[in-house]
Amino acid sequence: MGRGRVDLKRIENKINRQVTFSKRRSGLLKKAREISVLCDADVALIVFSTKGKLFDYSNEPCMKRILERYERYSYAERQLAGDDQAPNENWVIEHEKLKARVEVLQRNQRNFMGEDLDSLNLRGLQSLEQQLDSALKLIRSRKDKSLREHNNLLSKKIKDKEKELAPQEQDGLQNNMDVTSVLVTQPPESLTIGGFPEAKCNEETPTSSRPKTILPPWMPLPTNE
Amino acid sequence: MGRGRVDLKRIENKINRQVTFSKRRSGLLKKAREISVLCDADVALIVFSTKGKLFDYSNEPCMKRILERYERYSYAERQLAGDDQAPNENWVIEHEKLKARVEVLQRNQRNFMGEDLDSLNLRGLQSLEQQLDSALKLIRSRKDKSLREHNNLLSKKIKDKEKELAPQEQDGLQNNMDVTSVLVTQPPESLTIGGFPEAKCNEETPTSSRPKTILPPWMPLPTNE
DNA sequence: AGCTATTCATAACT
DNA sequence: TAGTTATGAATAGCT
Repeated sequence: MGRGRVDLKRIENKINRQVTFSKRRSGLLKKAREISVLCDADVALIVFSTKGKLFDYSNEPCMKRILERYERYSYAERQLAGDDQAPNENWVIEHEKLKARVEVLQRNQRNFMGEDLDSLNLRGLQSLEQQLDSALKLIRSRKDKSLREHNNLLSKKIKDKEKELAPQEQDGLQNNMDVTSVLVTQPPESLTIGGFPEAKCNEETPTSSRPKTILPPWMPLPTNE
Repeated sequence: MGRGRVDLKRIENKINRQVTFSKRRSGLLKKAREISVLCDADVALIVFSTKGKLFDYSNEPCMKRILERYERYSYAERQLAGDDQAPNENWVIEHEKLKARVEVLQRNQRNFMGEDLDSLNLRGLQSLEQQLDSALKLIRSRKDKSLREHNNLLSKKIKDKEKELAPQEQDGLQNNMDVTSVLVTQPPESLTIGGFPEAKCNEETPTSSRPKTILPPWMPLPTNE
């Protein structure tokens, strides 16, 4: 890349080395981030500069977890290599991997719900905060979209009704329009949707990809208001 | 790269994800190798595929060394949980249960990170939003507390230094005061405002403080309590 | 696994 | 340290 090729050997010029380090480091971190997101992989990257400065990345809120997982994995591998076990015993490793994964995921989930924060250091907290913050933005915009769609659906129904009833009366129409406008003006940030016609919503969710799965367990629905 | 743009989001197609993972993994490992050689840096890279397969690189003869070095930089000690368990025959069942658990947890985690929202209906979105919102509040207040504690610690140390140095000079003091004020003025929310995919620089924050200084900024726990 | 068409990363330069 | 640009690399979509 850049102008001219580079042979794979230590850059002797100190300044150049520093500049290259800085650029390549950010590129490397970016790619680590990308593969973790694109391919749903868990990544831990640690880089020490010549001077001993530390840079790192991990997609989990806490680097420690990936390192632990790594330890467990190597441990399991060592077990296998040492014992030279039957092919069937691959299950042992498989099982260890899964258990490690579950542990990590469970802890993450607790953290995502704001629990068990003692297990995180300051950097972990910051990283977690950032992740939740951006997730929240995505979720809110999605919710907003969902509300809009639902609203459009309602409007459509109202128009249909209007056509049906036009020759006769218009009261029902006006009533429904009120409900609709409430939905429209619902700001995406609002936390509580008071007076929202929930039952109806569930039955009529517009783009519903719904009831195939049970409600995830992390969803302790706020007690019915 | 390649034909067409890619948005930074989990590749849903399983085959594509696998292929991309394989390609990008080798690219990532290559770049890790390159930076370590070109710039004389110590690098450790750990990647777990979705399926739990491990890939890693480190330029030191032993990954463990770098991880230990990282640990030294990091605040906590990791305990190697010795888990010897008797071989069981229920393993197949156990294994299936685990796999199911992992699947659920993974889906939840993706949702918590704002991904895969199509699988949620309006109610789910609202609930998730509330969940994250309250979690975020908890996390921020915890982070705030952590910062405060760390800051207090620093202030204390500075006062000690001040007593030590007062009769002689004040240079060191001034220096440390700078560091402190940075921490003090760090608003708890300032770190997280920004787009999602870019997630600019938080994860590459250099842990700039070298051994001579008191505590690295990301190290909330005083090692010497 | 290979093969391009493209987009990306970055070495040199400012 | 940061921005610009010419080039070589990486890789997405196909086969």
